[in-house]
Amino acid sequence: MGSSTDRKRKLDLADDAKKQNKTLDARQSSGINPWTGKAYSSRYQSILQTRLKLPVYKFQSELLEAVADNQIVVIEGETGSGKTTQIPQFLVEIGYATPGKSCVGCTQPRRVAATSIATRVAEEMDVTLGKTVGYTIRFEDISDPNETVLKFLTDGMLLREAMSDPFLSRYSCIVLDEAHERTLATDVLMGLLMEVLPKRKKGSKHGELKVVVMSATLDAEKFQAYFGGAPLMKVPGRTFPVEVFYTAEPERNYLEAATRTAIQIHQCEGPGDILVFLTGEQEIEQACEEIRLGAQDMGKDASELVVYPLYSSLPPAQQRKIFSAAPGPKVVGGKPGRKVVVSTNIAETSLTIDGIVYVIDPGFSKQKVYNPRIRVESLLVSPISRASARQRSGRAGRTRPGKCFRLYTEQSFHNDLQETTYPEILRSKMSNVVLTLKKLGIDDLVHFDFMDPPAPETLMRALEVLNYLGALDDEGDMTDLGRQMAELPLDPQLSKMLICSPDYNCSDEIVSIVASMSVPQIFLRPRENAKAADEAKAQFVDNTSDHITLLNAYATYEEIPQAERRDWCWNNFINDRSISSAESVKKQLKGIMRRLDIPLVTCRGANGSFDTNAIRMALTSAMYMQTAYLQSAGNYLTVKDNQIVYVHPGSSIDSKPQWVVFEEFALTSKNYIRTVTTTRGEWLVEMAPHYFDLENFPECEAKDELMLEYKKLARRMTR
DNA sequence: GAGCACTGC
Repeated sequence: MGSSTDRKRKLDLADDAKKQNKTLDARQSSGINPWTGKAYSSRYQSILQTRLKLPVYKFQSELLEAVADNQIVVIEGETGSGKTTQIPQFLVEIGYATPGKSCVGCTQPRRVAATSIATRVAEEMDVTLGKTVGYTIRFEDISDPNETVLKFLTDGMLLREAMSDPFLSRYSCIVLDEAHERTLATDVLMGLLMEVLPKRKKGSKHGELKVVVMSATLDAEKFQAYFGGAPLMKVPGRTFPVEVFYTAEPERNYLEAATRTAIQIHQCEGPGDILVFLTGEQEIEQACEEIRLGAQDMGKDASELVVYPLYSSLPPAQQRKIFSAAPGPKVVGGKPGRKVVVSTNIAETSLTIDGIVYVIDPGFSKQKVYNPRIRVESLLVSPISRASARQRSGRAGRTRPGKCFRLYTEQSFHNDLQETTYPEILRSKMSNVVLTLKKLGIDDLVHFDFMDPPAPETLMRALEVLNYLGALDDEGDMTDLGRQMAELPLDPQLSKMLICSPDYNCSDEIVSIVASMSVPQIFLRPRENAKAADEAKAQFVDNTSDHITLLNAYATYEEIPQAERRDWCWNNFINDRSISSAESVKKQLKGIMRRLDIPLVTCRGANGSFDTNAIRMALTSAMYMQTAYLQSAGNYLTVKDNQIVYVHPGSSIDSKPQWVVFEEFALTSKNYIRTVTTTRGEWLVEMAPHYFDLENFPECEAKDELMLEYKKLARRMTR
């Protein structure tokens, strides 16, 4: 086959695309909805008029031709272009999907986006949600394998589907939306697509797979290069101009500068709401307080200023307040009031607040960092990237022209900030990603085509951990245990813990613990009610284990009648959103356990109490890689990495046990270990004799104890 | 004796 033939075929396809495009218009004007066979509703016609005005419509034929000609197309679409709702529809309307056979999938990084976009698109297409158009997110599959032609799903969900369908055979076309966010799942999916696309060419077993990668920022060119020079199309957006101001000198205290700027805007600028970006809950509450005080100082004549905090752990009712309208003038004909929202990064991507005209950007956010040497992920306040700064300022121009005040110098913006934020894959542990890739059949991790390859040390660490856990054998091949672990939507350590828990007769308890650990903090401790919160928690405390403390709270919750749960949570300082999502997670995990034949057994005695030794053994069996031992100075030292750590003051553990295993490492004022369980030298030696080598152990009481245990173990084994 | 940005399966 000569290349001229190929080119001819491509041109034919492009012609087809054009022809079909015309029939599409004809079909729409015929007034019959091809998906339902019914006449279009008047609502459809009126929405269509709005849709046709979206900037992306001008690019419809160009886009469809590019997709017809290429397996991968990259689209750089600004906010307000309509790309997310319209492009998947274009693909479906031109015939890329056939009910019951193939569909177009569109990924989103967040669940709310997947569900709300699906709802909107179903409305635009005048079809029933869950039939022609559907969505799939964890815990919820609103799609129909026989009818759905357009499915919105979270990127993590598509990755999970790939585990049982490595060629993504049910899709004829995949749209990766918000690719610039570079979530862990998006990055893994892109690498996977690089492997799958050559096997899904035209005429292949599962038919041709088309991919459309959509990015909102300048790094679309990076995507283009990564995908072997795929065509890049730019779709303009529809937003209002935002004037950007910098400070003349660097600000020493960004918190103080931010509150001062907010007050100044209220005093001097025209009407419009203010959005302030800060890094965390504590900072935000403090800033809110100071802005309120500042507004009071302005006297009675000033117009009203209402201040709302916004961060994810805020109860939903309080989160919703940010959408309430700004207060009106105090007197008839007076100056209107103003709303200030002080927010974490949540307002940068996840939540959009209309009516924001002023943005205050101090230039920082909390970011996850991973240190492979000590195998610890932690949060660090760090400077944001230029891309992030642009995204933040864009929040001021959604409804009319706005202003953005950057609390750093223009020179700093250009010289000190990175162009883009490091993708998550460079800031995370890789153990779960590696397990997923192995499950997907990718054995050669070194040559796997990551857009940004993680550090070799990070991958080595992941392989090492998976080998210790028994998920990979010494050759790096997946074991049966590893295959089971990959089925569970958990960190490998937690998967291993769950799978092995029947050996300790406590899988019912471990599944509750694991579920409670995979949701946000269950115990609340508001600063103004700290004492009452501690007292409430005390009724659940097991002073040998934070994990068991969590279990006690969860198990009590399960027994509270549905109708009383909300009050019970409130009275006991329990985060009800968290604990009820723990219940959903537990339900999902139990379903998978059933499928994998992992028996559900309880260690609960007739009197209702748990066999806490059994639970602590099960915890130790999977967490021994995070062990610390007591030193005479009163601190703990981690095994292998020799990090000096302290048990977090919020821990249930009240004495100083010789040996502990811990869940996380928080680098704050000190190196704290959080969620800690007391363990025993004899368990460690028995469960992980390969891990605790005495050769490299510093002289300490703990070593003497280990020596003794080794001798006992040796005696048992020779007997 | 102190503090957990945000997602996702």
